[in-house]
Order: sequence, then C-alpha cells, then structure tokens
Amino acid sequence: MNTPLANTLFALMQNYRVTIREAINANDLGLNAMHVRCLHIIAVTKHCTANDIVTQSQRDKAQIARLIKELINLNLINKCASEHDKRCFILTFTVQGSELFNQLLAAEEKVNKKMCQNLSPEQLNTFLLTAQQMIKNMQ
Amino acid sequence: MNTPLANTLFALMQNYRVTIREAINANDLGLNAMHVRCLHIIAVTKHCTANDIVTQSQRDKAQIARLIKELINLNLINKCASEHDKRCFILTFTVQGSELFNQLLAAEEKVNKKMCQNLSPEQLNTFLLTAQQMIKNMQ
DNA sequence: CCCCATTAGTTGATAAAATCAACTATACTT
DNA sequence: AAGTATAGTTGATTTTATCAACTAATGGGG
Repeated sequence: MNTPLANTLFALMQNYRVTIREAINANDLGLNAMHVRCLHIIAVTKHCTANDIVTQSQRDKAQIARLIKELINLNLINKCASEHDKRCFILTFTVQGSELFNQLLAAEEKVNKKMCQNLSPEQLNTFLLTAQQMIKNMQ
Repeated sequence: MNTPLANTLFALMQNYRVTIREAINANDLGLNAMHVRCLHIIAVTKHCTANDIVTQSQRDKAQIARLIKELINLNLINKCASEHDKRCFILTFTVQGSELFNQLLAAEEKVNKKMCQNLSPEQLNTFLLTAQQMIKNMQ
C-alpha cells in the first residue's frame, strides 16, 4: 500500500471504480456494485444458478439470495425452476435486463477506451502480460 | 469488468488484497483495511489530524472519528491537542503503534517482493508508467 | 472588537452490506 | 430406505458507511 507499485495499483483501481460508476450510473437504477457483478456472472454462465454466483463471487449465499431477489423485483432477471434439479432455479435476463446489461457493457467499453487512449497495442499487451505474471507470482 | 484489461486488473487487486491480508494478519489484531489505511496516512502526514485522514481517504468524517477512537483504544496512536489550533488533535504513533506499523510495512514489502519476482526492473518500470498513464487518462 | 461564516471534531440515528445459523426441500450414495 | 450432501430461503446480528445535528474554536470584515 505504500510501495510505489501497490500505491499505483490502488490509485488505478480507485480511478477505474469512480469512472465506471459515473459512466454506468447504476445507482440511479437502484443497482450497486454487487448487483452489477451478479449480472455479469449471469451473462457469462450458461444456466446460471444462485450457487454459480456464490462460487464465482465468493460471497455469502444469503447475500446472493437477497441480491437476486432484488434483481427480480427490479424486473431485470427471472428465475425458473430447473428441469433436472428441482432444488435449483435458473436465472435469465428479462428483456429489460438484457437491455440494461447491454448499456452496462457499452459504458464499460467506453471507460475502457478512455483508460487506454494514448497507449499502443504493444504497450497494452505488455501491461497485461506483466499483470498476469504478477497474479501467477502470488498464487 | 468484462474487458480483458478490467478483468485482469480486478483479479490482480483481488489477489493482492488476499495475499496482503494473509501476510499482515491484521485481523487478529482487531484491525481492518480502513484501520491500516489510517495508519499509513498518519505515517506519511506530518502533524496528521483527523481531517487529513478524511481528505486523503475520502471517507465520512464520522467514520474516521470512530476509526481513530478504536486505534486509540488499541493503544496504537495518541491524540494530543494542537498548539496552533485548539480545534485540532495531532495524531501520533505510540511505541506499540510504530512497532506494529513497521511490521505492516515489512509484510507489505514481502508481498511486494513476491508479486514482482521474475520481473525485470525495466518490465516493472514500464508497467508503472503504463498504469500512471491510465490514471491520467481517466482524469 | 464583535458578529458571522467556516472549520475540526463528536455523537446519535439510520441505512446499507456482509455474515452466521437454522431451516426446508430435493438429490445423491450406499 | 436412511443418512448425507446440496440449493436456496429466512431471521438475527454485526460491521461499515452515511446523514444530520451539535459544540467548540478560528478567522475575516465591518
């Protein structure tokens, strides 16, 4: 946190967070970061269940259950019983939900573009590789 | 959050957070991330006041007031009235506090070393420069 | 010099987020 | 069929964060 590297990483993340929050403007819709995260997980997980979100997000299942309930109340997702396992509910986007999610993606893409301006593809690639090496180093 | 870059950054931060938490083991001492952050700010700010922490951390002053109270109760810092401005209290480390803070620094340094192994100084430098450019891009 | 706007810090109340534990219902194992 | 594991829900609680009101001190302008 006080090494130049950790400091820079923290600053970068903080900036990213603030910028993406503004860009997404999810607050106005009653969404917080965890809601957004859930939507992402639902989007990339086929036949996504609550439990998929729990394992991918590493959060408490009670918390996830409540987030899901809220997303359903906001009419962004549906849950329908799984045919194979009656304990599970499969989560899917509603029309509204996938519309909103596309807006999220567009906003994120915009922030990404902004963050990467003035950087060459090689620079970006090197950056990514270094970051990935760091991740490996810590495992 | 779903672009490769944002994803990698998130993963890196997540890893860093987990690793540093283990290394620091601050939980055992009753410290959370904000406590640690306060300690850092106190360490780098000469004649640090509660308000310095508020502005540097961007948190609510009520929250900071309570964190400070806790750090005092843990006997890690002292507050003594400022001579120049009777509204202010100057925060300083106790002996215990600076001992603990040095341990924190050592732990952070260790994690930093781990994170940077297998990376050349040039690679690290390029990484830092790119990250800093990104921060600039977002401002 | 005094009034008034500003600033530092504290406190109470409340909201938001996260965690724990108990519980139901279904599925799997043997 | 019985016991164990898994998915999800719910209530209670804890932890963090935020809002608003307040005291006390400062400092500038009339």
